[in-house]
Amino acid sequence: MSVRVRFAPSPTGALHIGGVRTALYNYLFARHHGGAFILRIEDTDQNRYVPGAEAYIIDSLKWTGLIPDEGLGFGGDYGPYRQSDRKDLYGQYARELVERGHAYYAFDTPEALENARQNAENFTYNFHTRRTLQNSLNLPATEVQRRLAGGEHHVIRLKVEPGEDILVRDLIRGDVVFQSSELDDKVLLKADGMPTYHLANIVDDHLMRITHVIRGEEWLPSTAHHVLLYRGFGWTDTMPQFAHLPLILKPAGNGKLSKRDGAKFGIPVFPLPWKAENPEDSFTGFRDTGFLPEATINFLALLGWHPGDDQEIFSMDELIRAFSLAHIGKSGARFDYEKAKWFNQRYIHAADNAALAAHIQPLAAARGYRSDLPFLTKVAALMKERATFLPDFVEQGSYLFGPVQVYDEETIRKKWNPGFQPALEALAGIVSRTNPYEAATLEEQVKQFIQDQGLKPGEILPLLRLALAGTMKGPAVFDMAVVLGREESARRLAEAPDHFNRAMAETAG
RNA sequence: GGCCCGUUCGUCUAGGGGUUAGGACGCAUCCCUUUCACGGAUGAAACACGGGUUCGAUUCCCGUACGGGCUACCA
Repeated sequence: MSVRVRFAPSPTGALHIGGVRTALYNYLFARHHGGAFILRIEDTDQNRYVPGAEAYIIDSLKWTGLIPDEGLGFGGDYGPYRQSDRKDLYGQYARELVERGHAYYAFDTPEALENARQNAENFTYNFHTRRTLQNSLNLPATEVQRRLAGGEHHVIRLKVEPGEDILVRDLIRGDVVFQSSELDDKVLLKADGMPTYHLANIVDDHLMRITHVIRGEEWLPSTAHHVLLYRGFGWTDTMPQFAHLPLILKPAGNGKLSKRDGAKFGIPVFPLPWKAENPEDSFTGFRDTGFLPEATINFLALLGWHPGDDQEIFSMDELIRAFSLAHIGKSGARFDYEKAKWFNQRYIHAADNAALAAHIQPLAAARGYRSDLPFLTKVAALMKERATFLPDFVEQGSYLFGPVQVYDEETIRKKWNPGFQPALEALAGIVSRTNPYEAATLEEQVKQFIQDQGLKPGEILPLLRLALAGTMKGPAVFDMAVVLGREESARRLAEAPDHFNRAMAETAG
């Protein structure tokens, strides 16, 4: 039987990075085994539905390259892949379970249950308490029929028999045993006719022929109920295998990573930006922060999984080849943003200059900067060794796109002296004259000049850099001068003394 | 509270009855470089605790502590 796995997010808002990792592991598992990766939208809670969330999920998968073989927006033979579009199906199955004696109708109102919770500490709807509640197990059959026919408020609950051990075989955690007496009679079909997660999940996994359920650890406790459902339906022979992933924890403090942690720690916890009417509900993502999708994937892959050796940089193909559920850890993994940055830096360094230029183009254009690819390719080559994020190219390299905005005052104070004015003017002359206009020849000429004048490199080179860039941080000066171009470089050198003098005057005053 | 899962450097992790407990991020120092980075080298840094089992436990078992998840007509 060929492997079929699904990623089944709920469209309740932006998909956070933990969800992306779950999708990634499902994707890698499917690809590794030559199976299918399916996207299913679990929108059974009408109250929590958020418009735009579905599109966000799909866009996120596309950005990260986790393209489903089947699913909402991707076609496939097992649709529809949105649970609200399958609503009628679940009612039938729920009623079938009632007929089979594994579920029952319950007429208790939310208020009545709320009341029961108030009166009894730790109230649960189970084999014990259900005897005193309003359900088809207690009410006379005629009464049940009457209420049903009258369209009275009701749900369908799973009938959990007490006194059984329920074994969950987990591919990551091993065997986990639950006592059925501890389990509650979960609602399967809600009063609005929609299924709960538990029912919809089992029905769809069965109908979609899912072979492996790879999901977050938060689902482990309810897996016992799911096993009971497979039994109730008589589907145990095709029950998927389970693998519960360790959670991603907050960068600091306690608890699992949550949506709010992005703002709290000043880091992205979403793949893409999410804009909501309320600014507090809007988030930045990895993409707009300037992460490359490949770096994001690589980072996420290693958050909870390891290859078994010391390799850390993985292409998607390499991940697919190396991936195995056996190498997924059991304990929660703390979100390490420093490591994420390191991955991005590595990927930017290794990236092709033309490819980087394409990434930089929209950023340059947005600032009104020159944004032709040949030029941006040169900028990429010049700057990529010190970029961590994509916007670094236009932010740290702003002087490559236009006039120097700010000259570093401290360097002016330390290095500038009006006596160097003739030297800078001479440098402008060298820049205008040097042929060919290349870094190596330029360097040779400038150093020759410094030597001929009896100056020290440490006196002149910093001024050269400052004149061209305004800052002491940056790429090799002569390479920079070449990218700036002969005319622009000469102009900056010629005008620099004025800027320096003015800055000196201002600090003095 | 109950149920379930987990616990190796600050972080991600390898390892597994006898190891100098390995790698990576971050940090520190040095080298390279008259910038900032990259790169290279070096260093500090861990088996939660207590009992067993064993010749020997970080590794196996049991407790404790701590952390996490679940406990909805949410997923």
